[in-house]
Amino acid sequence: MAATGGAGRPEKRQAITRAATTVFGREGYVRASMDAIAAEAGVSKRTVYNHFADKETLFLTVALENSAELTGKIRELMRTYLERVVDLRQDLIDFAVDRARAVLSAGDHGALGRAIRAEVANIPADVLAAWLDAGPVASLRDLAERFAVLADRGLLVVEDPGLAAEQYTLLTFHGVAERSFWGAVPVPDEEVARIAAVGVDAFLKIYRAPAAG
Amino acid sequence: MAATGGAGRPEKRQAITRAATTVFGREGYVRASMDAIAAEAGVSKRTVYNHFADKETLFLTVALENSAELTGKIRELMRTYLERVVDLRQDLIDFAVDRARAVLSAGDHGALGRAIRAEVANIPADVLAAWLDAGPVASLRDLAERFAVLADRGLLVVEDPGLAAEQYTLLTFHGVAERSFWGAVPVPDEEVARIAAVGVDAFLKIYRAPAAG
DNA sequence: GTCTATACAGGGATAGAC
DNA sequence: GTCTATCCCTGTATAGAC
Repeated sequence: MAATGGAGRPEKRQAITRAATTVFGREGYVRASMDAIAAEAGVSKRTVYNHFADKETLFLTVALENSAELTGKIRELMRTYLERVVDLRQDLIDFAVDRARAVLSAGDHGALGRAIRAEVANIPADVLAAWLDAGPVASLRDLAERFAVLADRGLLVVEDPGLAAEQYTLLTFHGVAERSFWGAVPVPDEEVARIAAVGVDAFLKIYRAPAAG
Repeated sequence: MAATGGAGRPEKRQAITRAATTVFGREGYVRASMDAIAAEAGVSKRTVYNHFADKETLFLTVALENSAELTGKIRELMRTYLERVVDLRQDLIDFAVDRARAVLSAGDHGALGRAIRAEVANIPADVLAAWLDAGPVASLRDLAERFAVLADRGLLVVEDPGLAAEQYTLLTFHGVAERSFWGAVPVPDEEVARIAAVGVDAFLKIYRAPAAG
């Protein structure tokens, strides 16, 4: 259960976590084998077990690291698109498109999220809570803060920023996530852009300030 | 691949499909064993293989049957709540709550949908398309028809009924689905009701006819 | 003739020993 | 870094029972 701390060379550890991300993302937890991960990392299987107690520990470790990394990437996208807003609608659309790409791009971070969702019944509750808190919930909090600022500037009318963040995410992101099965099936770029646009239009019907019409 | 047609007694076949629904839903495709399914059905493993060529055939068969059954159940809910609408907001909320319960109730139909989503990378494209068409997409079509009728009655202003159906589903259902990981983690009834209410309120801000205010 | 019960062959996995 | 003990699963085969 507990991560096997700092044994071994750090560069080997990183090679293993990178490989585990790839293999778990591609195969899912059950299908992935420790042999395949060792081979992908270019290390001996013994080295893998030297760094991580067992398969479950390795999976949960990379899941958490991955979740935090993806949250950081999305935070950067928010800084890019929602810090200095000039064209509200267009910036909200651009953010939605880039976020969908970041989360759902094949072979990347999203694949591991798919594996987590598939294994959720077999994950200890506290680990699942930690994953949520480092990932989706953290992004929701970040987005709520952005919306609160936009409301202060008079661009949006927002009573509950957390709710607005959730509904923005539902309208602009979850349709794509569902259609692509969280990145397992590719969705054309134009379709992502279309969904983002109609999603933002719906969102603005709920939350746009009348003055900013 | 092709379902092994009508060999054997029909009541045995039904026991097997019921057991397969339970076990696949609880364990997922990879973890579920044919032994466990045979035991759950109270039949010999040989009998399972007498009705279904292999594990994959059994899984895809019950997935499709299940999908169609759930679509029918949701269609009934629509008839109950969206046929004779008197209080639009309340009827939309009640439908959302009952649909969430029907799809996400633990141990029921939702579990198999979770298994499908987990295995989507290993499912043939045509079978996946058939599953979508008998399940989520069919419900979306049904709901779009209902919204078109409500628009004709002047209760909603809907340009694109399909889009309205999708956004209603996102706002009132996908938040619960995501939070419960498609039924794997229980969500309290009050939370489902709260999400349905705020989702419907947002939906009505987009689509409610001004006259019906 | 279909079902039950059981056993078994073949492959692959984990986890750890050498 | 290889090698192996042990276990589990799929799918088949071999018995007899209703």
